[in-house]
Amino acid sequence: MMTNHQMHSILTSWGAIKVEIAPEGVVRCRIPYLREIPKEPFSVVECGSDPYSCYVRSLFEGARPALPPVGMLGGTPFQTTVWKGLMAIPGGETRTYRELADQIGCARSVRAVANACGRNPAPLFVPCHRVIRTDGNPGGFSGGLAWKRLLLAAEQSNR
DNA sequence: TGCAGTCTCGGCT
DNA sequence: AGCCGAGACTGCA
Repeated sequence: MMTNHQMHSILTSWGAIKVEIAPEGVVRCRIPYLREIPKEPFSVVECGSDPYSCYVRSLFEGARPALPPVGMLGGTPFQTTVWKGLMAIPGGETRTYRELADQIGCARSVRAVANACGRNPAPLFVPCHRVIRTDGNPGGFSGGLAWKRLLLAAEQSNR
């Protein structure tokens, strides 16, 4: 089947972030997995000027850009519910896995909610990095914790 | 630390 | 269709 999807790539000192765009919006975002925090300080090396690339760059700058259009992400009904909940978290704010579970009406499903966060196909756009554990620890991130810490630090810095 | 409670998902039978 | 194990979790002992 023909994919009229468009690929955008944001080059950073930590690796290339790839964004896949369908006609309705972003459907996938790939972030290189980092086992630990790179010695190299993070920086954006090359970034397009389309709305999606700009959004990503802004995130790392600690800004709170409006979410660009998000397309069909697939997933089970439960996952869809969780991902919608994620997209409702404003930039610069965080929620605990529990708060997120409460908010979407699944108070007892905290563990399941966390799993759904981890399966989100478009991290950064579906801001799963804003969800942390109740005890203050960051929890997990599909691309490795280095990214989550970086993003949270950036968003915290500009308050 | 450890562990039970809780719920979803994917793989197997 | 049913069973089972494994989670980006929590709260309590």
